[in-house]
Amino acid sequence: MDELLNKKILVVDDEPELLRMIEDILFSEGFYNVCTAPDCARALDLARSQTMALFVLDVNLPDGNGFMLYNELRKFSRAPVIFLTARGEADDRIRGLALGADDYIVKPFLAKELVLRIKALLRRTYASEDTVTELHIGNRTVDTENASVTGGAKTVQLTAKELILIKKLWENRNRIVTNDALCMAAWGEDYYGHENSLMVHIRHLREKLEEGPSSPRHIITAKGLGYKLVTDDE
Amino acid sequence: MDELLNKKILVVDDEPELLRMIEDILFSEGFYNVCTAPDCARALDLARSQTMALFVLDVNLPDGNGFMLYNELRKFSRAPVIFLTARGEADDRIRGLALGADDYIVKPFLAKELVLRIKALLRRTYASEDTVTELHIGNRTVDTENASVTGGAKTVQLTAKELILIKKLWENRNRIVTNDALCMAAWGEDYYGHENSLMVHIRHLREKLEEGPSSPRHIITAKGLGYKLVTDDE
DNA sequence: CGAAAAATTTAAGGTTAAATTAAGGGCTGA
DNA sequence: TCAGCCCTTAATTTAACCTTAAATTTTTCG
Repeated sequence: MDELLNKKILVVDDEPELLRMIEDILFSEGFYNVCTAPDCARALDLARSQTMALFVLDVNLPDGNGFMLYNELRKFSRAPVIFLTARGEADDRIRGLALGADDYIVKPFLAKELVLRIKALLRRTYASEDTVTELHIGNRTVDTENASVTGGAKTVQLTAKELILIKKLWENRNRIVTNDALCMAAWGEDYYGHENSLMVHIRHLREKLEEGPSSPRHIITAKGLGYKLVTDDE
Repeated sequence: MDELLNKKILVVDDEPELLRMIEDILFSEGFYNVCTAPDCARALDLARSQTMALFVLDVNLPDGNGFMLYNELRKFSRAPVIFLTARGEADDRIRGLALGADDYIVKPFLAKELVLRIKALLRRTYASEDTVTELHIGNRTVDTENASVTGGAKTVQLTAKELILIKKLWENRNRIVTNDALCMAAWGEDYYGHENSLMVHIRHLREKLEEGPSSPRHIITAKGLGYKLVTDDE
């Protein structure tokens, strides 16, 4: 639930007042990462520069329409879309959405209603992500339920700390995770003095996950920044 | 939320009482980095010497007007502006703002109202700034979450210092960033002696971002001033 | 045009963050 | 109580990154 609030939402509408209203409502609901754009061009710019989790698109836009924008967005993003449409405007393209991963809402709508739809759609789209128990990393598989690693010569067990760290890395796979964030995950707020310990655990993880622990291909260090988990699936 | 309070705000007005009042209110709201100036000249001085996050400009000023000042500020800052305007004074230039990134408020106004506008504008402007992950520069793309540059023959990694610098340049893209500002970003207040080092890092960035590092098309030097990042998007 | 200033460029050296290894202490379960 | 495992600590080594410096080129300005 909490996770959902941190998702990035992009709202595209040509009416500034509506835009601001939606933004304020979402903010008051706890969505702090809301971006807005008044037209297709700026929407695409924003969406390309940061990964959005959900789009809210007005069907009518000054430099095109919601469907054109939708098609452009789909070229690089799978995030679900909620269309804002005027009454009577609902054509087949819109009705077709009911079956898919997207949704629509007819203007004028109650603020509460939009929030509900957004929450529902986010949950539907991202709920299953949290419950993943098998982490595939290269040719190894980590089972988070019983803390085992298979795929190597022998199946090995992960310790408690190692499990926490690999989970944290997995949540942010293909992104650099700062040492601070890793320490925080393992020891809580007050982790001063455990930085060295972290390195040892990383070493152990490498011994259990990598072919060559000293020339890692999956747990990559970014000196001065942190570590990055590269999963290798394409 | 908290970070917004630490942003630097510059308030420009020729009435000392109003200036004091605004400063007090903002202080009591938790904005501890508020600067004030009574005229355009001093406003420009202040704004040039430290990076402001938001400007509050009276339309009427002794040595010019808010719009002239606005145009001058825009030469080196992309921070949003709130204009203070007298009733009936609201002309088209002001109304045009409703669509853009800026805002205005009609005098006399309630203190609470100004604070709300400031908070909303800061949120709108910086909520998305911090979360930008992909910087598109020419045909290369910098992913700030993994410190990588794609688009060249091979994907290359950026180092910690290089990442800080390219981010700082990006924040001020298409504007000159002074050497001082870049040094400040990379080494903090006390950067004396690192100017040469800065140049070497710039060189490395050029090697990673430019087709021809010795004839740069994106990281342009402004001799005697600093560097400018030209992004090439139209 | 010529000198001075500023910026570029290269490579080597130093510094510091991370890797590595091993040992000790504490908790847990038999 | 004791054995075994896990976590931490610490000392040493390694290597990536940052800085420095010196030579060279470019720009500015008298």
